[in-house]
Amino acid sequence: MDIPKENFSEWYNTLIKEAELCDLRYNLKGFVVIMPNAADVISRMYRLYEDALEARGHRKSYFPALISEKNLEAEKDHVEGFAPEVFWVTRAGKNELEEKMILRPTSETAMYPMYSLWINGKCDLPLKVYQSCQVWRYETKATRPLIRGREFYWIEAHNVFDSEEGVLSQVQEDMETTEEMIHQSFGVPFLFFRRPQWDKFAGAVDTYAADTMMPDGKTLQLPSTHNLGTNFAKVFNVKYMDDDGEEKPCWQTCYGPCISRIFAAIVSIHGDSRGMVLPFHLANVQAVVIPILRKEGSETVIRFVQEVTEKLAKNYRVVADFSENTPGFKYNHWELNGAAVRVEIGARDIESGKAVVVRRDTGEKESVPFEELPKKIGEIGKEMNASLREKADEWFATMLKEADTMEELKSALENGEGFVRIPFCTDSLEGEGCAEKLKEECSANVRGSRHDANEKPSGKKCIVCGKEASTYQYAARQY
RNA sequence: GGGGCCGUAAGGUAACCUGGUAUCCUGCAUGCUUGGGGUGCAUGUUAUCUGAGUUCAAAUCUCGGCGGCCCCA
Repeated sequence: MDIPKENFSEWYNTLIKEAELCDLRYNLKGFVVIMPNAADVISRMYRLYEDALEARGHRKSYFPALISEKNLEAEKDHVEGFAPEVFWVTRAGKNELEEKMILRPTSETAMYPMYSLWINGKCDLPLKVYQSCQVWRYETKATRPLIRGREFYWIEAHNVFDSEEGVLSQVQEDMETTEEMIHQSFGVPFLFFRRPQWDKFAGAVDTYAADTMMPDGKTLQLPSTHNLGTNFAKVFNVKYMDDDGEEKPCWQTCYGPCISRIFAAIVSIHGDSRGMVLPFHLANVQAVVIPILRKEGSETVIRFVQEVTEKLAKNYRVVADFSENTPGFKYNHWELNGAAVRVEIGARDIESGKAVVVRRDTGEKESVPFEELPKKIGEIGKEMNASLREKADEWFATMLKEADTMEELKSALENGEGFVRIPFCTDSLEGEGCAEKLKEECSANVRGSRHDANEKPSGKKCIVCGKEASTYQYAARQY
């Protein structure tokens, strides 16, 4: 596609179109069609993520997409936070509905009334149930395909415990799940933050979130997990009978990895000027076989390529490209589409007993004897995964900066890039004033303090107000 | 939340200012040619977002709707 990645916005839009990830012509603001090239990868990600959750004791469910107005309004902070971006269903056919409904923007208010019926005693706890679904939010900010839409595809896991300890250890587990999936499996680096109080999920006690960084230096929130305390349990009557014979409200968490957005991060972080690059286990095409045909002897090559393809197909997702295009055209096409390994086979190769094998991320070429192809492709896959992650980690490390004064912060953000660690006065309401000033001065948001590392400033002053700093916060421009 | 720009074929565009026959590239189809990094040629194929207004006449001017992009907070 030949668009340099430095111009991220243009690069991203071009990739979306040319690699046929989304069709943007749906003509409803904030809604796109996710095409097979993207949907296949997204399905694979869903499967892996669901496996990771189920391995930790979560079970799958399907809840309705519509929620009654009554339910939505039960939790005061929650409804206040979400009401501005809720899609309403107020009419059916020709009738105005007596009881209005909403399209779920998230499913707390759909699930917890049911939880109230399901949970009676300690024996029902912990309850760990998730669903994979679409949700809808009437975004007023600029929408971008897969990154921010009015509809997105996610998993939401809703967990119930009999104590605050259960909640805190669930947050810990969610952090581990995030590391395993987002970083280890998908090769996407992130920082795991505890959000400041003014920026938490509507109705939560605490919000934690994994923030990655896009190539243009702006941060993008990936999974978030929320300590809901007993806030929702109290209004939805989710309670259990304790040892002392008294009914007590349950403790809850919810965890929400947005798979469609994580896909956008994977594509953005690993991709290059030729197009999409995906971790081997996510790639739609793990190996593409390109026959090199000449006028004479093409039948032999075709037959040979078919045989090789069949053998490889036992272990990998493989296609052989017999289209009429020239080899060069095919190379470009499959690089754009993120095929992990390319195998070129012509008469010359058949004679020498070796195929030319090319690795997508580095472009490295080598000759591999035909009988070793299956093993070799597996090895390349492993190396590719490790190297994609390492490369992303190295780049991510260069995006972490530090500032003790507003001037330093401004110069650190001069190109609008990166996370800047800053000493800050407090998470409280007083802190919000400082965060607002900070935003005014350098258009960066305060994203929170590290939850995956213990960082305390000593003897430092708040970067905004100059009072004693009690915490390190991270400032960044955000999507 | 504030400001700016834009909407012509499947994609990208010219014509718009100064109203009158809609341009070219890519794609797609067919045939030949070519084939180890986006082959070449020929023929064919499809368009003025939407609604109203002005006008003999609107892609072009005016207003609304819908949709998209960019910048600032």
